[in-house]
Formats: sequence, structure tokens, C-alpha cells
Amino acid sequence: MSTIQPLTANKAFNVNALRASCSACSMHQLCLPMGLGESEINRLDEIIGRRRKIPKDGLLYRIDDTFTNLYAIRLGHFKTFQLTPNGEQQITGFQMAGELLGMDAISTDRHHCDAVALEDSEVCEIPFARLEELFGSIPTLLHHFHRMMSQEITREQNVMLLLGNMRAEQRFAAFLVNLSARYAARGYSSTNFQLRMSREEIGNYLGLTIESISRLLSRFKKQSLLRVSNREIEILEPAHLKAIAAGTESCD
Amino acid sequence: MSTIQPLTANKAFNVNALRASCSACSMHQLCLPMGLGESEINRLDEIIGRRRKIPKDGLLYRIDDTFTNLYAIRLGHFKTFQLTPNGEQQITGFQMAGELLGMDAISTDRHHCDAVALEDSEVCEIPFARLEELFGSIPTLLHHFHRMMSQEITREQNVMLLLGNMRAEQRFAAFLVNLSARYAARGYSSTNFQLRMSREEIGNYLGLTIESISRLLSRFKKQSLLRVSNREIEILEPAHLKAIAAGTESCD
DNA sequence: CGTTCTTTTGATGATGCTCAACTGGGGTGG
DNA sequence: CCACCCCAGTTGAGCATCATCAAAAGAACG
Repeated sequence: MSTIQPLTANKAFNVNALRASCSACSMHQLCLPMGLGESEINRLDEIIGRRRKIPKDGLLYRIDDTFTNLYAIRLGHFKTFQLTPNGEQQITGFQMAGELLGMDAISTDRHHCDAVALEDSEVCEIPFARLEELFGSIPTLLHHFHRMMSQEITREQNVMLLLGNMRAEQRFAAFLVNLSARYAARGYSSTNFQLRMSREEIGNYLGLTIESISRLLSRFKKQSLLRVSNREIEILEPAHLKAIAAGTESCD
Repeated sequence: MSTIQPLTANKAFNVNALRASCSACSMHQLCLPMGLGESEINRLDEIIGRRRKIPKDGLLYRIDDTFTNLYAIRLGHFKTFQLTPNGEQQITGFQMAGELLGMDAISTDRHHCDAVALEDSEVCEIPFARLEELFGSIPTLLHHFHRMMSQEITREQNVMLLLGNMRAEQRFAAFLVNLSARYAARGYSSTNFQLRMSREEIGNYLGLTIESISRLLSRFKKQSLLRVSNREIEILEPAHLKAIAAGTESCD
């Protein structure tokens, strides 16, 4: 059998597969459909456009693109970044499956950052105008959407705290603890995971240089807090790492 | 006539005055009612609880208070701050008339920061549950609310950029430029205004120490960018200040 | 297997913090 | 009214943290 044959035979099926189905999505407990009944989920499904694949390093949207869709990450990881007035990038967040992209664009109908896939990824396109129409008849959905926006505000406040108040070691520990918690919430190991972003991207996000990140990794490794191999992380002492993140303890 | 007499005579009027009236509020073009028709504004007015006065240094809400109301600032200035894990405060924002407080609390039904008045201030209490009910029948209101939340996300991203990427001088210039623009949007002078917050609070917000702020003020003063007297600021060279904020130019 | 990009490690230096002393404005009480 | 105090802010000196620069080592890719 050639490889073409099955593709053709299953065309109808594949077109179907391109439509997102929230109920079948493993992320629906974290994402917009959370708390909805079956019929409500179906109504949400109806407005969700297509599922879109974004290859590694692919651009989901770009600063100043007109805003029409929110994007729910189905699979993969993204980074969002702004450009500073003088042209360098500042990463404002790393997003993973179940999280929503594009909420910062609502205010001006233009995107305020670029969103780039850190690995091959998939998103669901959610036409925002139609979503707002749905809100009128599904209060639960509206309320949960507000929670998600509010959560984004909270997340950013935590980053402000991190950037404004913490020393390098504490920032990086907090970063790892945060990743760990988010993977745990998704049913993955909280101690073993792969960094999807480069050292440089981590440094950029944390307001540090790539060299500082590298040195911190070496230090944590030497203290047997972590085992590190390239982008593979194993947290050996979660409690101690949390203590460093909290500023209770330091790693000298 | 005694001073008591009119107060008693006007009791009904005064009770009325305690109810907020959006249409009569000078901030309604910046605040929630933006873009609403008259009858819609009236419906919004109906759900808005009372107008509340908060004296200087008074607490509007505190971390972990249960969330029931958003607050629209009618008059005055506030700061919001979180506590770092080890107990010191990090200011996450300075808010002025027309801005909305409390949106970060929606996600968990508890406030994530303290809000304290920087001077004698007045807020309108907006019961969030009732506001969400209104959204069902006033799509314009809903959409504008989303814009306001989105704007808050954008604002915080700008702070992240500031804290993650900028040197001290640039941060402080950006801070002043930002205040200047916000006063201008409210019809006040963009070049002459009073800082409502202490040097220490500015430093805390910008991730710098009070000494650094003081030195920067002196430097800007010496370069005739500013005239400064205590908390009174006069921006003498707005363009140059913006250039410094943008990182285009420095003030050596 | 060489080329290229990412990461690590080392040496040096600047930015902004810490500590300390001093100034000045505003309020209080003698 | 003046002396005093207290707090916020200013200024200076030394130092720590982290950035910068440089070079080498290690992964990834064709």
C-alpha cells in the first residue's frame, strides 16, 4: 500500500478531525469548557473554527496583527514576546497545553506580542466575536472565561514580583517550581520534564543572561538539587528548591 | 443658618448622593460605562452599590479577603501590592481615577493583593455577580469590560518588559512618561503633576532602591529634564524623557 | 565529519545595592 | 515663637551581584 492511498480514502475523516472537539480534548478540564454540561460543550464546539498545526518556530500571530481569534493550546508549547522600544525581545510568558493565547489583544483589537511555537504544536482557533455572543447564553462559560483572564493577570503579577524582588538564584528556582506545578496539573511528572525553551529564552524571561542561567544550573547540579542533561530536568529535592524559590533558604 | 439644618433638610438628597451615578461621573468615558447609551448607564447605576470613601493609607481590601466587588476609582489614587514569600511587599501597580481595582481576584474568589489609598479617595463598589448578570443583556458593557481586563494584562506586560529589560534610568523615565500620559488622558497637565507615592514606593515598584530613585531624580534635575520640589514634578523636556524611556538616548 | 549553533566556564568590570551620615520640611510641645 | 524631633529624602563610599567579553567544549545537522 502506498502512503497516498489511505490519506485519500480517509479524506472525510481527516476533515472531521480538523474540527476541534472539546469533549474529546484531554485539556478540557483546564481550558474554556471547564464546568460546562454536554450540550453547552457542543455549542462551544460549533463556534470553534479549525484546529491549526504550528510547526516548531512557527508564528501563531505577530505584533499588530488584527485580533480575531483567541487560541487554546491543544498540544505543545509557545512563547510570547514583546519588542522593547529599542528592538530587542522580552519574553512575557511560556504557555502550555490547556492555556489560552491572545487575551492581551482584546483591548485594542491588535496583538501586543508575537506568539511562537517552541515545538510542533496544535491550537484551536476561537473566534472571539462569536465567543462573546455565546457568553450571553452560557453564563458558566462567561464566568470561567473571566477566571482565565484573571488568572493571567495573577500570573503576570507573580512575574512582576519575581523580576522586581528576587535575586537570580531565587528567580530561577521559582521558574522551575512553576513549571513543575504546571506539569503536575496536567498529569505529568512534577520532577522529570524537558525544558522546551533554550537557556537564552529562560534568561530573557527571567531578566538574566544566558551565562547566569548556565551557572545556576551548574550550581544546582553541584548541590544535587537537580540532575540535568541538556534540556532534560530531574528535580531531586523539590522541597529544597521550593524553599529557595520562597527565599527561605539559599543554595551556597 | 446652622450647619446642621441643611444637612438634615437634605437628608434624602444626601442619601441619593451616596449612590454613585455613572452619568454624572467625570470618569465615565474611561471607566465601565464607556460607550453605553443612557438607559444602559442607568441599569449599570442600579447595581452599583455605594460610593465608599477611603482615607489616605486606608485599606480597600486585603490579600485573601473574599472577592465580591470590583472597585472603580472615582477620585484619588491607590497602590496594590503583594507580599513576597518571605514577607516583604512588592507593589504591582498604582491606580488612578477611572481605573478598576480587583480584577485579579476573579480567578480564585479571593483577593491576591492589598489595595491601599495613597490619598483620600473614593471608589464605587461594583458587585461582580450582578455585573456578570448585566453582561447577558448589555453586550457593549461586556465587551468593554473585556477590554479593561485585557488592558490590565497589557499594562502588566509592559511592566515585565520594564523590569526584565531596562536599566534604572530607563525604568524611571518610563515610569514618569507613563504617569504623564495617564494624567493627560484625564485632562490634567502632562508636564506638571504631583507624585502621590513616596520615593520608596516608586523604587519598590520599579525594582530599585529608594537611593537609586533619589539619585536619578537628582541626575534628571541636573540635566534640566525635570524640575522637582518634593513630590511636585515638572517635566521640562518631555521628548528627551521619552527618548530615554525608549532607550534611544541616555542621560549622562 | 565538518559546520554551526548552543551551552559551559573563566576573567573582568559596571550597575545598582548596602550601609552610613547628613539635610530639610512639617508637626509638636514647651 | 522657637527648639526639638521625626520622617522622608539626599548624598557619599565601598561592595556584591550579575553583565560583558572571550574562549572552549559539546550537541545537532546536513
